[in-house]
Amino acid sequence: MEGRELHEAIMELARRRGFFWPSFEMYGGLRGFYTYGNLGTKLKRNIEKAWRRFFVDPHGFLELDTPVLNPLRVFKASGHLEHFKDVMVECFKCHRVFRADHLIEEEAGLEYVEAMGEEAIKRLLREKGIRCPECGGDLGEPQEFLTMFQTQIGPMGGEPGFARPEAAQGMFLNFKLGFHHARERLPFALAQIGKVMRNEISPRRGLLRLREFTIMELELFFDPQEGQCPWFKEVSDESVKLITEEMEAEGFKEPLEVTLGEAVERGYIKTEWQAYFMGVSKRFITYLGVPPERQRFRAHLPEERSHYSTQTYDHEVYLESWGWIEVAGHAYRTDYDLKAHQKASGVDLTVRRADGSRFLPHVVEPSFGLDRLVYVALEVAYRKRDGRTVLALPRWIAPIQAAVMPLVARDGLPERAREIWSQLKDAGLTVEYEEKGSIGKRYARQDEIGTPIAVTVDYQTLEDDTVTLRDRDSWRQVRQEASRLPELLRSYINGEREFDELGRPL
RNA sequence: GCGGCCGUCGUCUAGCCUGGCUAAGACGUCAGCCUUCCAAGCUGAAGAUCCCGGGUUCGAAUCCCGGCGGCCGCACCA
Repeated sequence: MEGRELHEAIMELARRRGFFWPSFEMYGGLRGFYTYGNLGTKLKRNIEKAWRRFFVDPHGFLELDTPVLNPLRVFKASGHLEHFKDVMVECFKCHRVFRADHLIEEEAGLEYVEAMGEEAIKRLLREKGIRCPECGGDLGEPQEFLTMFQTQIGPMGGEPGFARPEAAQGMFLNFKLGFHHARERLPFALAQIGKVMRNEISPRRGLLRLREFTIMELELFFDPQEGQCPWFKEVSDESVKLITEEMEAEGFKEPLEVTLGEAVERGYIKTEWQAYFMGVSKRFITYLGVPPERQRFRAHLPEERSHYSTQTYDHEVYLESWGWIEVAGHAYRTDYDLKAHQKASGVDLTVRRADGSRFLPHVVEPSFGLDRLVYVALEVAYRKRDGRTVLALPRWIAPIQAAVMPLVARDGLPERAREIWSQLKDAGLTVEYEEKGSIGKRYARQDEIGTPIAVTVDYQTLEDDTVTLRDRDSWRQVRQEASRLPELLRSYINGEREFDELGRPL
């Protein structure tokens, strides 16, 4: 299965089995919002856990949870108010809508018009006498379109508030205290998993483009004079597929294959820190089930980059359904944000060096779209076998870790199976009990939601208290004593053991 | 926002062109029976404002208009 068909099959499965579905359906629906069901919530949580395991915990970084709603002052200072806004013009005649800055660039041969600001755009539009490029018609008054959601904080039209379009500002606003909590030593990082909102013009493709979504972001603060990353040697031999800014500019489609060490040496990646996180990023995405050959890093051209970034690499994954899609952005934000907030607030955010000099730390940011990762994990795991669907999710992210079932629902088998179910739950595993229908049907149901292990209680169990364990991917079975399951299954789910090590083959 | 396609139980579909019994089937769900390892079978049940609103008509899932929503393309995606 490929292309759109695959996407539809996954969306259907997601809805039918309770991973996710469009929100507000009972009121007619609204594009760009999705609701996660039981399995989706668990999958999402497991991906979050994996992210912490790769990005936060090994380095002792600090986590934050900051407000979604921010006052105007924050986004004025951060530059978002200026840059998350596009000036649009509509043609009177054919009613096509264009971005004014792009129109000026094309028609007047200018560059980086967006950066000139709103007034200049409006003026240029008049001065250059620009008309509709499609039909030659007159253009209407330029309209601003702000991609941030706006509201009022407090009663009676209090203070304008905006929903954050990224979690990063929370880390910058709390840099000072965060730095203190990190014992005032660089480098350190603040990380956050949280909801963000963007009023996208045209949300599409299910979870891939939402108006409200969850982002997993990390801001690494370091002294630009000491740009070395202490962990870099762990990934410097890791090879990555790179489309550098130069290659992008010249239209090369085939990525360069280099090690991260070489990429830094040759200047493709500006800092060791960024290269380090790209290496971790590759390992993290691989851990979610995406093979390395389906991953690449693509540099943004200057006009594609956000206002705060001096170098950005998108981490992209190849999907059968949609081609290359972005799952993470790796941005070198320099001291842009701290400088902006220091200037606007008057609060000194500089840090002292051993020699007494003061400076603003530089920032490298890996930023993941969690919802996209949920979809990617599902699509990459989607298999067909003998006409059945198997979700071959890596077992460490599977929403249900094991299913316990009696071979048949009688003769005391359900009772024993329920006991085992309880023991596994008590051991901290996410386990389902199922006795409905035939055993084959139950295996098929569990395959479809990606449950890696099925535990079956049969007549032999009543004699010697052993059960069969069945592997989702190979459908092979082994036999093991019920009392050893909590320990064995836990290590299996963690990846410390392989299926063959779980018992005697049958 | 423009253009093309589309919208029927939880899911997938039939019915629509050519208006007419109580909107049909399969899967799934529930109850019961059966069942000793890969979506078996039997009996019964529940489940649909046919996306919404308006119009035409004796009569609309079906025809017409408007809206909402979805998918794709264009544009946009920091």
